[in-house]
Amino acid sequence: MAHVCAVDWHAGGLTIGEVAARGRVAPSALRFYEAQGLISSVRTAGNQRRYDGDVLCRVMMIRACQRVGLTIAEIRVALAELPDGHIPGTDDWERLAARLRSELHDRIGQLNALLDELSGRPVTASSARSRAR
Amino acid sequence: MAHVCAVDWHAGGLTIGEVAARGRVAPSALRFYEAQGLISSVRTAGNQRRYDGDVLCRVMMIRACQRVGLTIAEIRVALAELPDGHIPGTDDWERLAARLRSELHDRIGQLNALLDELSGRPVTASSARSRAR
DNA sequence: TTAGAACCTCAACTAAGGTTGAAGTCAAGA
DNA sequence: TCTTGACTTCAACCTTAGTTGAGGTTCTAA
Repeated sequence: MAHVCAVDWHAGGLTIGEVAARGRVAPSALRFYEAQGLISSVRTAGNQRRYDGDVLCRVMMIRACQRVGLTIAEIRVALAELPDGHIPGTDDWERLAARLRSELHDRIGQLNALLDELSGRPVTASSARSRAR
Repeated sequence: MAHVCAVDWHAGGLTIGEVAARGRVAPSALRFYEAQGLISSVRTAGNQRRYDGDVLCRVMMIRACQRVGLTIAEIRVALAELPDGHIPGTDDWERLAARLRSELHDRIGQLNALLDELSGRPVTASSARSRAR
């Protein structure tokens, strides 16, 4: 099975319209994410944005993270872990994934603990742990 | 271990200030939640709000749900499952908890699947299932 | 080389989820 | 009874996460 982003890694110089279409986001959202420091682009001689293929991975991360309650500010911190100089590889994404899973683990754990208390379940440290992952 | 809300069930007629203090939310947020149909109150002869103790359970649910990405509209739908006529019991909260865990399971599963693909992990149906719960 | 689609910036607008402040009312202790 | 703090409504404002539109530029295919 192919890496979800590998299909686009060879595609340097994507236009904002191409990224928008492939990432199913509006071009205005991409400009907004760039203004917020979540993604970056290079400019052509004519001042138009061109993206590396890995921006699609970032965009998918952003959307998925938002679905589980992370704010733009929190996502910026998470994405800041990715390397600056080069296009992130699987090891870079793996580190980021580990951190996100850990953060999410805590939040889900809190909701689960509350759900347990509200529904009168006995709560043990191990039951909370297993349900939270 | 005591039920998290049991300590307040005997306390009928809580003022908005008392609920705000115990639930660690602003009184303005409680008025907002009421306007949004998430909580309800009765009024005194002098038009002041009085709350049943179970409103604290609702408020805690609301905050926890928001932390994991549910909107007010989604939380309203979830809380609408609770009974109208009487103060919800552990069975009512258990039903609600089950629905929420299921919804959350799906969202976390989506993020986990994306994280797996980005970090190049092999994805199997069973690995996705176990990580998502 | 020119039409038109796609791009640019900037400002104004939107919706969600509240907060703040003004002006007035209620409730509880001295 | 009176005062003082907690309460009421309503309108205006705030932040977050974008969208929309105006006015202008760039790219591409004929």
